[in-house]
Amino acid sequence: MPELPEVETTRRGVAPHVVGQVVSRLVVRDRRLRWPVQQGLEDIVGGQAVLAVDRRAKYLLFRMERGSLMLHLGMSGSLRVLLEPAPPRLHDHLELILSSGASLRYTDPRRFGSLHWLPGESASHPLLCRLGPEPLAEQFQGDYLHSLGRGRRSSVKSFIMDASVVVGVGNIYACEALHVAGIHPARAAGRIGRERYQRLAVAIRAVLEQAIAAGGTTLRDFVGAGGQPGYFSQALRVYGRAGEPCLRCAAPVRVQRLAQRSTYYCAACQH
DNA sequence: CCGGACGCCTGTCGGC
DNA sequence: TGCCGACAGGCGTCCG
Repeated sequence: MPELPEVETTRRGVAPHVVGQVVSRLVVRDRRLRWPVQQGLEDIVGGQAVLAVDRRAKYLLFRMERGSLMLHLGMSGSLRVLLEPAPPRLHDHLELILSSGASLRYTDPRRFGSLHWLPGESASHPLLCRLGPEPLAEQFQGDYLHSLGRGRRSSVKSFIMDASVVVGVGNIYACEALHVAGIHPARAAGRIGRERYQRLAVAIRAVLEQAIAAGGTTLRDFVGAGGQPGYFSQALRVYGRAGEPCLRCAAPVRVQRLAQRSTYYCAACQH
């Protein structure tokens, strides 16, 4: 489910409730996530204070005194703040109980999410060390995409969804950014000029920032830390709009499978 | 090295 | 109404 804006929305919603708190208890109700949750993690985490909540790519990083908890929301995960205890429901797999009495509850029907413990300063976890730049960082520019894309024959859509190229861009925002930039999603990454990559980089950043401002996109089950849906669904230009008129030129939005993912675009104004 | 296909899971929806 | 296949916001792994 969540792409970068949904993870960032979650981070912002959760941080005020956890930073400065001590974890009185971690409850693991189901260890069977994407990777089994490490045995004994409860003992490691219990008693430690949370110093900060960061985000790297689509991972949430709870910085603690002796290391970091790294949480991924997978395809269907969400993390909510509970201000007082409430009985767990189906698919409520994790709970971080805080000294304030509040808790963070992780719900994930498909269990594609994950929870890891990174001891100490270990910033070089195998899942983190090959990641590309953050799309909202200064150094993410069209020139970077242009030089990295040189010679690549894969579609530009797969290219920008590749986390070793740039992180955080999933299926929705790849479609949206390509529409804003006027680039056809199936065009080979190596056959796009510097100017158009500049436009694409700007479009990626703009779309992600707008989505963050709207609290993310809710299609089915995404909710922010307070349980609220994301309102960027209202602002989607092409995603999920097959057959409806393109907002720029009124031609019908098309959908095609590209690398196993539904890809929405306007054949009239994306080239 | 690169790119595409697969599989992990559960829930939902559309068609028959 | 019930069943069945397709599909869903991610991503590591495997194979050609």
